[in-house]
Order: sequence, then C-alpha cells, then structure tokens
Amino acid sequence: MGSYAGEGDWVSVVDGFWESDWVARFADEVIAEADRRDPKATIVCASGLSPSGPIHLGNLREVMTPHLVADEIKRRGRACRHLLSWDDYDRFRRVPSGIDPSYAEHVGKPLTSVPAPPGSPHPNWAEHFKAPMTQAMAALGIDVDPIGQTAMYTGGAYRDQVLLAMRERKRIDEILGRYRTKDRAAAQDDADDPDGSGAAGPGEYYPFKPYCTACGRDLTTVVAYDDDTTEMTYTCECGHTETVLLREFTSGKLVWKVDWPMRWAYEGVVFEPSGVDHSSPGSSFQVGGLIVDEVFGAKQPIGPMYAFVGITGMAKMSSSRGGVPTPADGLGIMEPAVLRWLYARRRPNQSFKIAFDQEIYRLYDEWDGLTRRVGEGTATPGEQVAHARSTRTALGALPTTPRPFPYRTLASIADITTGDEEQTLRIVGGLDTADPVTELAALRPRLDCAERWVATYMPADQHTQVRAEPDRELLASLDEGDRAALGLLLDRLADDWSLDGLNLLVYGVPKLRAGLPMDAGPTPELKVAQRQFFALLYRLLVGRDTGPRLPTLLLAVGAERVRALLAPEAAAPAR
RNA sequence: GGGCCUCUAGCUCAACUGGCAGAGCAGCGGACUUUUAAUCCGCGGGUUCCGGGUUCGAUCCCCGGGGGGCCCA
Repeated sequence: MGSYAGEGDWVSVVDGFWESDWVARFADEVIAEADRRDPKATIVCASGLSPSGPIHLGNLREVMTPHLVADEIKRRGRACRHLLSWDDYDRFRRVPSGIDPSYAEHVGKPLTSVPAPPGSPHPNWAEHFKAPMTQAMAALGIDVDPIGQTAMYTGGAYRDQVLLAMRERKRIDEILGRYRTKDRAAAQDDADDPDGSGAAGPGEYYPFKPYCTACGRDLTTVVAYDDDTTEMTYTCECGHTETVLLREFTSGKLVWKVDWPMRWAYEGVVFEPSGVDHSSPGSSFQVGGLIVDEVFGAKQPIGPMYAFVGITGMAKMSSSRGGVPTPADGLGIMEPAVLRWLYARRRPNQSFKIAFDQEIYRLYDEWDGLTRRVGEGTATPGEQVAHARSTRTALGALPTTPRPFPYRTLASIADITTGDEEQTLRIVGGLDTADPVTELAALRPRLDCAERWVATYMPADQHTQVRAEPDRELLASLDEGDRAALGLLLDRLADDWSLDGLNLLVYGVPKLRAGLPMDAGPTPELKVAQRQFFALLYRLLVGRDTGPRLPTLLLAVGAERVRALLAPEAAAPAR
C-alpha cells in the first residue's frame, strides 16, 4: 500500500474535528461491527449499480456513501476495501424510449449480451453505461474494486452458493412467502418480476434463473432439479429444452432477492447502503437480511438508507440526453471537491437538491466562504470535516483551482466573451490588480465549469446580448446632455483601456458633465446622475437597464464596437 | 391500503446519540466614487408542525394527530 499524499495534512489538522460528522459515526459503527465479526479481516464496504441505463446523480449516493465511510476507515489506519458490484448480468428489461424498437429481441438477455446503443464505442450495453461512471468516479477520487457479476457468474465463482441456494429452495420460498402479497399465478404472469419473489410456476420454486443457451434470454422455466446429481432441466419460451449439471452450468443467476444476500455472505460485506425504496416490507434488503442469515449463515451489513437526490434547473435539458443528469454532467459545471461536498455535508437520510440553475452561484459562494473560514481557522469542526472530506481522500488531494474567483463573476465573464480566451484573459487580468492573473490555467478547472454552465444551463433571458446594431431610435432621442456625456466617454475611451481606467472613466463622465474634476467626491446628485448614465450605457450596449459591471462589459465588447454602438452619429441611418 | 423518511429564523441547514436553540444566505441599516461587482460593520427572542406522555430537564425519547417527500401495492 502506497503512502498517502495527504498524510501530512491529516496530522497537521486540529485533533477532534474528524469525529464530528455522520461519516465518522458510521465508521465507528462499522469498525465495531467488523471487530465483532473478525478483527483481523479487511473491512468490506460495498456498493451496487445496475448499468441498465445512465447512472445518475442519485445513484452516485450509492457509491459516495460507502466511499466516504471507507475512506474514513482507511484514514484511521484500518485495512478496508470498497467493492462496487456491477449488476451487469441482470436481464435487459425493456427497450428505453429513443432506442430502436428492434432492441426488443434482446429483452431478457444479460446486459453484457446486449449490443451497445448505436454509435457507442463500447462492446455492449452494460459497458456503455459503466464507462462514464467509472470516469466520473476517478475524477471524484472514489477508489473502488469493481466486480462484474457477469464475470463472476459465468466464471463459476458462485457455484457453491448457487448449489446451496437450490438445496435450500424450500426455505427461501417460505421466506419470500412471508411477504408475498400476490398469489403465485399472478406472480407468474408478471413477466418482469424483477425481484424474483414470485414463484417460478405451478411447480416447485427455484431461486436460479437460467439464461437459455440457445437464445440467450431468461424466458426459461426450471422444470426439474436433483440435489444429488445437480441435474437441472429447463425449458425456454424459444422452444429450447435441455438438461444440464448445475455444478458445471454457468449460464444463469440467482434471482435478485437471493443474489444480493448471497454476495453479502460471499464478500463479507459489513457496510452497504440502500435507497429508500428498500425500506418497504418485503423489500430486497429486508428479505435479504433473513436469507443471508437463514440460508447463507452470514450477517447482513449495516445498511443505512439514503434519500434521493433532486435536481433544480434542468427544465431546459433536452430529453434526448435522457433528462436525468449524471455525475459527468455534474462535474461539467462544478469542481470535484464541490460535488463531493454536496454528498459529504448531508447525512444519507437527508434528501438534497443539486443546482443546475442559478442557485449554483449561491452554492459556490458558500463553498468559497467555507474554504476561507477553514483557511482562517474559524470554521466549525463540522465545517472543517466536511471540507476535508471533500478536498482529499486516502489517495491524495483533489484538483483545485489556483485562483478561485467567484463563480458568478466567471460566469458573467464567460457570458460576454462567449469563451474567447484572449478576451477572457484580458478581463480576468484586471480582476486582481495587486496580483494579476497572467494565464487562464490558474482559473481552471473552475473557469471551464462556469463556461459550460453558461453555455448549457444559463436561462436564455439571463444571457447578456450585446447589441448587433446601434439603437438608432434611442440615440436619436437623446438630449444634449446625454450626447455630450457619450462624447466625453468616447473621447477618453482609449486613454486607459483597463478595468481600473474604465471604471474611473464611467464614474468620471457624470462628474465632468457637472463641472467637477474627475477625482471629485460623491454627492447624492452625482450618484443619481451616475446611475442614469450607467442605465443609458446598458440600454445602448445590451438593450437593458442593467448588466455586468461596465468596465468588464466595455473590455469584453471591445473599443471598436463600443464606438459603433454609442456614437451619436450612428443615429442617422446607415445609408 | 401498507411502509420508510422528513417538518427548527423568509430560505438552506446546525445543535457532539436529553442539558440555557445556532450558522450561512436573503433582508434591513451603515461605510466605500460601485451597477447583476467586491469588501467591511451593525441588526436574529423563532409556539423548534400540533396535542399528550416519560424526565429534575425534550428540538432530540414514547404515543396520537397534521403537512411534505419517496417507495410498495
């Protein structure tokens, strides 16, 4: 095991604050439980994801929750693994909208046997949806041991467990029956029966579902099984029938409600959360607790339920992209540490929303404020630990933005420059005159996030639109005073083409108009005049009464265009 | 019909597994030549949804009711 890049940071922080959040409390519980089971064993935390479609930001909680706990356990020096089971051997249930209806022929096959959506570089359906999540986890510093269920089942890893479950089928059937509300006939009609809690048919119950070796689908029914020889006969709706030895046969899997507890036992999972949908009586988590104990003779993991993650501001998202934002989408508009923070600062049972709308400004203001307080040592222990968990893991620190200017400022700049690097650099170079930014790299990755947010999520009516043509009507209606003010501005525009110079100029013009020097102090009358002058400039430049700070705006628009839009001569028709 | 979660200042949330209810943001007032900017200062008595109960003491525990969210059916 390599040394932690962040180790030095950890020992330098004030003692105690690590104990002050939900992650630490779960880590306490998990360690205590692990010690009860086997003090010498590596502690296993687990997540499970089904790559049946896009993995969204709600699913990220399935991974983030054990990640944070596992990371805390490692931080305390205990050996710990975070398993991620990819349920890629699950059946392809239905053809999602937007996919060619011909995919219906694949319904019932394992996700790894279904072709990836057209145009995908990935070998199959499951890999197509795993890849972006894997990438996002890497960016977020989430270190997992991935396990593909297809490989495990077809490789025969679960052979003993499968045979055991078959031998114990009556007991399993009985356990499932305690919660079964539908009668068997109804259950059988439920073609989708995702939990496998329904009986297999009029005959005996079998917890193993074969994938037909002829057609590849699971439209199969086990009709006979012999415990001694492990001889199993199944029929398939495709017409295929065969008899195999289950101790050698690897095409098929345990039904979900048996599969999950089997894996708890197989991997020795101590901690695995589940979504609130598993809170119902008869849910796979509840039933699994009985099965893991009564059938597999192991213990159920500590399993907190996590609430769902909501989204704001996605109304404009095109449904062609699936509509549900993914971790990759989240990382597109916020830095990894900030996304981690959203999950780290809330207990798993608290629901929260991720802002894809303008609320992201506030989110970033809070984050910057937190970062500042942590730096100054004025943050509360709870704030410190949330910040620490967000910015570094056992593997090291996450990337940060060297010069973290406010997100709203960057967004405003990105909006008026539309990403033009030269203009952007010119403007941001004036943000901090004491220590000017000289290259955009210092603003990344935050700048990229802000640019993407502006381009993708900023509401149309919030965009600053620099006028393409002068507002001739308005220009023609101006009185002498306004014309003179614009003239003064244009005359001196080139004197000091910088943020500071332009700032001085826009405030100075009304002073000159009032017969005062440029460095005159403010008076109530002057403030009114300035405000009016600014509004005039905004109307002429962007067609509204307000806008980004004028120096920023002028710099972005460029001197030539500013002249074209503000020159009173433009009042006359062009030809 | 059943289950789980949740309900604290306008908003988002804290309150270390019961000990005098606190932050951030917003808001208001003020400073600064400052607008969709930046910074700074000041201002937080809210029936902790309601009603019972346990306790020396309840936001925190128990029971009942109500609002909200999600899931199952």
